[in-house]
Amino acid sequence: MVKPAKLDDVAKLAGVSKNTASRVLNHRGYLSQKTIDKVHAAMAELNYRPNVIARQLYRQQTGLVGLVFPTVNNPFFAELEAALEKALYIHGFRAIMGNSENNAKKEEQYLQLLLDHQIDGLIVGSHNTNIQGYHSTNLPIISIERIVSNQIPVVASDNYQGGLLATQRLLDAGCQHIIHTNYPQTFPSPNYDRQAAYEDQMRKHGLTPITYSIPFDEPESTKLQKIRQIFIDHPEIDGLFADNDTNARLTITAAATFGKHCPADLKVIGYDGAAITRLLFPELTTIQQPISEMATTAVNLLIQRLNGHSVSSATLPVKLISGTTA
Amino acid sequence: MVKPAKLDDVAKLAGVSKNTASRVLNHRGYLSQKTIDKVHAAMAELNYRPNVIARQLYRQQTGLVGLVFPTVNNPFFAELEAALEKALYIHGFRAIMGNSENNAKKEEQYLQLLLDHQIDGLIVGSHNTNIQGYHSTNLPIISIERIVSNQIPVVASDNYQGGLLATQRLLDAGCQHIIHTNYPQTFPSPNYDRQAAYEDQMRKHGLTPITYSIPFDEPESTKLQKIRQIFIDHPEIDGLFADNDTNARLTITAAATFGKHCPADLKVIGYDGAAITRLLFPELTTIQQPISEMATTAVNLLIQRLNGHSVSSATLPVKLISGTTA
DNA sequence: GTGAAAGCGCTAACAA
DNA sequence: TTGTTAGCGCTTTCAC
Repeated sequence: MVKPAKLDDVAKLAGVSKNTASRVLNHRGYLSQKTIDKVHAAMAELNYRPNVIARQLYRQQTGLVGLVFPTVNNPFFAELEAALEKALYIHGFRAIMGNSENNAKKEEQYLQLLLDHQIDGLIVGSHNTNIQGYHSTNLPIISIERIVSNQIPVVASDNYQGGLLATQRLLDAGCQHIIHTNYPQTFPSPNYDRQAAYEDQMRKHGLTPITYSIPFDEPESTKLQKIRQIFIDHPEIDGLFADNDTNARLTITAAATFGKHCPADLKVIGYDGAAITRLLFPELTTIQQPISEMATTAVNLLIQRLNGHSVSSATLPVKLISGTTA
Repeated sequence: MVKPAKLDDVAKLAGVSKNTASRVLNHRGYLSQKTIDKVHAAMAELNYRPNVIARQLYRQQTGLVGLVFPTVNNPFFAELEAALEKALYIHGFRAIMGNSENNAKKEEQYLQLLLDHQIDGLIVGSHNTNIQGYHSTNLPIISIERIVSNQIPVVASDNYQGGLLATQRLLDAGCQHIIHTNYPQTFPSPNYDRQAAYEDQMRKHGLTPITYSIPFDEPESTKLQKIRQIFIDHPEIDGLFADNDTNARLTITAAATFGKHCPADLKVIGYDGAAITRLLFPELTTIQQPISEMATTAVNLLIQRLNGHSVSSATLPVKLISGTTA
């Protein structure tokens, strides 16, 4: 177990001062070619790598960005976090994971931990509300599909347009009894625009909108049970607009247990359109969010904030993906 | 933009020395209750939070563990990384993402970056070979379903048993022309035991094993094309054992374009059995890896290594999940 | 062009 | 029981 070489070792081996070695390392100030070569040779010989922690302490920045999302184990968030990580990498930042599991306490703890780690910025998309930490810090934060406070810019897809496209698709297919699922509206979220569009569109056609609450963080079995309840309460249902693709999938499964088959008896449209979902369940008609654009936009906004610019929220367009379920 | 309080500020406000404040912070040494209270009061008033970077510099440890995997945007790796992150969190470690995208150069760069960040340990599951960095460091490393070097402990599921179960299932279903997909065997990997079991089992039944190479990191369209070639080369095919669930899915899609329908004309069995996959494609018969146990095992081994113990590799049991595709 | 010295925020010998 | 001091590895101002 050899201790890694430090700058002092390099300097000694090269026969210069620590300062000179540092300047070579950082291409700063006047240096003779001879000195540069000597130092480089010493670095190579000792296999020198700068200690980032020491540098961070001095510079007061870490090159670390925290990613606070419910979980990475979900097609939408996995694709999003992968894209965020990639975009951050390109800009020289590393991503620290913060899976809040939609637990407010865990999210608050996580936030503190990440702040303690002196992260340079934060990208959040967790669904909790009233997390104090976000307000008491002045760290650059960008949120994705979530309203944290009116100080924090939001990157969202065009949820209203998505809700409109989805509802219209079901109406065009001849559905008369369309039901919507969404999570409980206990806090403001861009997501609710999907529901607003659904309701507007239904009323415009003289139909009554009905929305069932399916909390995001429940086990699948509970979700399935709640979805089954829809069929018990409304046997006349002939269309369902789910607020995400997994709920759309569960709906199709639930429907089958009532002898209703998709798309013959029931049309179903989902939301998100992650690549994995489309691969595993290509039949699903869904509204696709521009996941990787959302990621690059969020990272770009964060970088601008880090550079001291003020930035505003961004809305990106969605697309309807035609499968056979609606 | 107020600068956060440092220990010195706390000490001054409490009217003690920096050292005393540090001792209160770390519950170290003898302290009078009065001093403790004074310091705590000052900390509370200043909203003091220790600077982890400074601490890291002194302690020479960061509480950071690097996760080097091909991508988090894949059901198996997403579930694995989420479980790893959770287990690490419980032990007080934070996870830094390193999505290598199965690019050896990127993996090597990532490794260096993570090492520069003075991570305490590394959990790797990327599929590249000959990454120098793993050999030249003496950082504790645990690998998952991958052989890095014989110094590095491997956590794997029982791949041979999985291959056996899968092949036997197809044989039991009456298949006579079973083909296997796997990625090219250009480097040693526990994964190949799946293939070995398939070949052994086929030969035992007097059948000829045939394996097609489907590299892991190609775009879906290329994979689909390669899988279609199987049907062109072997129209007699009546069973396929895929080395992962997405290839199983692609096989079913490809088969349909040849007028072969699963399971009537062709039985298909996959591998991995991630929760997301099962949710989105519940019909798939597959071999399920014990993903979360693999994660906790890997983390436990890493912690033991960090505590200076030597650890050995671990193999965990797999399970056949019955769907309707085989 | 290069070196000496101070300091980033924290911890831990050692002394008092 | 508490304070003084040095040092973790690096960067940078200032002097030469």
